[in-house]
Amino acid sequence: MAPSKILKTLLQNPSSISSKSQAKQLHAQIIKHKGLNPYYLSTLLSVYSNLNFLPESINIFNTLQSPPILAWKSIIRCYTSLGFCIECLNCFNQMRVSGLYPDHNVFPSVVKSCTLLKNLKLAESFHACIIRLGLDIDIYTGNALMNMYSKLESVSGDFGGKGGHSLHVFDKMPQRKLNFRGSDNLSSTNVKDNVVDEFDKMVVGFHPKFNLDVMGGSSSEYCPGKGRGPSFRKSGVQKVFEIMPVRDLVSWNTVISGNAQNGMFEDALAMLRDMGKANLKPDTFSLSSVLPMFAELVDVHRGREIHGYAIRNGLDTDLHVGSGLIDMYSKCNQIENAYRVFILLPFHDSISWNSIIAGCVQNGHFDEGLKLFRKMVMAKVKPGSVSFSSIVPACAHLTTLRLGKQLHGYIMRCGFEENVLIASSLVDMYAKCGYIKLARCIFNQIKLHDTVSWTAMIMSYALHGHAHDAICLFKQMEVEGVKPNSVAFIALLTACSHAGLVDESWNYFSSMIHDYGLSPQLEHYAAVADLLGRAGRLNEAYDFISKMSSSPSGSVWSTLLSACRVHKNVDMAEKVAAEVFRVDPSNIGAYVLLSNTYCAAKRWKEAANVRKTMKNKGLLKEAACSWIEVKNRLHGFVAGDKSHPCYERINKALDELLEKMEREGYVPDTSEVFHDIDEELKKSLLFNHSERLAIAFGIISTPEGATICITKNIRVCTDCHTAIKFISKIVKREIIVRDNSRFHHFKDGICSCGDYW
DNA sequence: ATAGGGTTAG
Repeated sequence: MAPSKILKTLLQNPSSISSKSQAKQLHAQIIKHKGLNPYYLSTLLSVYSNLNFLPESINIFNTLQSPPILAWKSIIRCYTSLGFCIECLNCFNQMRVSGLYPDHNVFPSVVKSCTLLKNLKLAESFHACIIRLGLDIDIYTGNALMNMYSKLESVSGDFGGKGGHSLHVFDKMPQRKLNFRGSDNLSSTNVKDNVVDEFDKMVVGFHPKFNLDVMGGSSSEYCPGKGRGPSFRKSGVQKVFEIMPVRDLVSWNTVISGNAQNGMFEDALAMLRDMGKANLKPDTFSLSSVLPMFAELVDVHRGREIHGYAIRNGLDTDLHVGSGLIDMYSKCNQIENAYRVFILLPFHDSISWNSIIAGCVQNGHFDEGLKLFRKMVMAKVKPGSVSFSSIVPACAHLTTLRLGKQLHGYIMRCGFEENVLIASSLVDMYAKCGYIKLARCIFNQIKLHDTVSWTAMIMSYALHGHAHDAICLFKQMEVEGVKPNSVAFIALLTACSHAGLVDESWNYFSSMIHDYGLSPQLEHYAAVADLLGRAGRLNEAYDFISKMSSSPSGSVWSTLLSACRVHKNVDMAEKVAAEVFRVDPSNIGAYVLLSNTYCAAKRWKEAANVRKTMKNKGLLKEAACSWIEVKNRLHGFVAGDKSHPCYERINKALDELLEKMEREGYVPDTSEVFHDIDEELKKSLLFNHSERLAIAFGIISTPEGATICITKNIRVCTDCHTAIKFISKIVKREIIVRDNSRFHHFKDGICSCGDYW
């Protein structure tokens, strides 16, 4: 074929060009054979812009003396699809300046730019313009408009009324003088003003398509006041949908997704069902729009129905549907099914990786989450901000500072430090690993705090017993106008509880209900009951729990049971234990607490009976263990554990410590050792507690600095609490222990939480 | 022109 013929064929079918090099060849051929012919060049421009090659597109555009409409449309589309919204709108203005009228190809891009800019008012003005031009019957434009309303109307919370009526806005548009010159560096407000100006020109009615018939019938529905009953309250989405003469799959999907994202779940489902009536079949878009609803509703039953439909129609291997399914199963606590979906996907993109990683972490499979995170990195899928905010909590739960720090470094290298979600998870991670000061540093670097980041920091202080700091921070949050949610109150009440601030706790509890209209959850009751219990006000605590609006769970009663043990009140303990077993007959912790309370009162027989009941029921307490990180290695211990390679040295160190401690006045408190055995043996049992082994190892293997020991399934006992105070004084260093409820900072013989309680 | 993943919780 002759070059000119090839050129002709290509130009007649521009979409056949799919690569940059092909486009460049075409470019060369055009210049060679056609020179700077604007018709051929704008066709080439449309090729470049469809491939999203912006610099090339702009280059050609700048060579055109008076660009034809095709050139304008192409460049406007390209700007929008690359996210250059202001540039898109400026370009629209300049096109109007040049005297050209927008057609149905231009508005989808322009409307999308408004959507990305979250500028509802501007978009409404465009809608008005679209109606005036009679372009609201165009399916692409209509779909873009519906998408815009579904994303923006819910943000302003304005359905119908003043925001949702394009003609209302349109009629009120100010009459301004035209001013389009120098519009290259417009801020978004200027763009808006100029576009509004632009419409004024159109309203005047020069356009050949300006037609009163189009204005009649269909658009009268938009007029406020003239609205007939319910139509007045319709959302912009619904109104556009009803007016569109032809609706395709995209139109339906847009409305379904809009409904789903705006919490109108039943409407979304009704539309999914009604698609058949319009001879349309749900596709991957429809399914991935509805799956998040079942995740939120924790409705695995209906979620599975969607999965079944996907499988029958071969849509289950689609990445969007797959990620939706993974998330749905994860949120329904079916991580195994989520994982099955994940491995059946033909390949994985960053979102499907993130879905399964977040799923693991949210279901408590922290190691698995970390493993998958590594696999994702090995698979050369770059972790994004979502990956990090999903995986950092795994380090927080595992209290593995080493991994947490590695991730923090990775986060900094990726430039995600500014992300509030990630920063909040880092605050939490450092605090849970014992580094409250580092947590505060991260918190201070956050530019704009939200409820979650405030709460993470408040909870950090609460965890470390710094009640004053926690309360100050809470007040500061209120001053800065960030509204506390119920989690923030859990953090605040926890802080009060750890500092014994009974009255403050009461005040905040009632303030939460009366000033903030939040209804108390089990956790709020638990925090207040815990405080009353620790303060020895056991009867008040009992009444408080009994009068709860929702029925108390086993864990709420358990906090009180634990207080009974501390205050050695057997009668109350029996009463409370009965309540626990009524709602939760296999609550292992409650059996142990009850037995320990009997021991403390030296009622060995009853204690043994409780142990026997546990044994008969097949309930086994998980072994308590402690671990300590030394030179980036974890060392774990269980009570009396001799397997550690340094056991001999540890034991020797403990013996030496005990000697010095007794010289300083330490008297072992053996009341919580449940066996009815020899006192000497009790002492040695006490001294083999896992946290002491860990602490001793930390002391002998590092020359200085804080020794941080983390425990699991332990609440540091009365004797340990006393013992560690002595140890901290003798070795002259800070010792930090985290048990099941909080951090204890020991220094110079003093614990930050005060005496044991 | 339409779709999927994230932070704080005794």
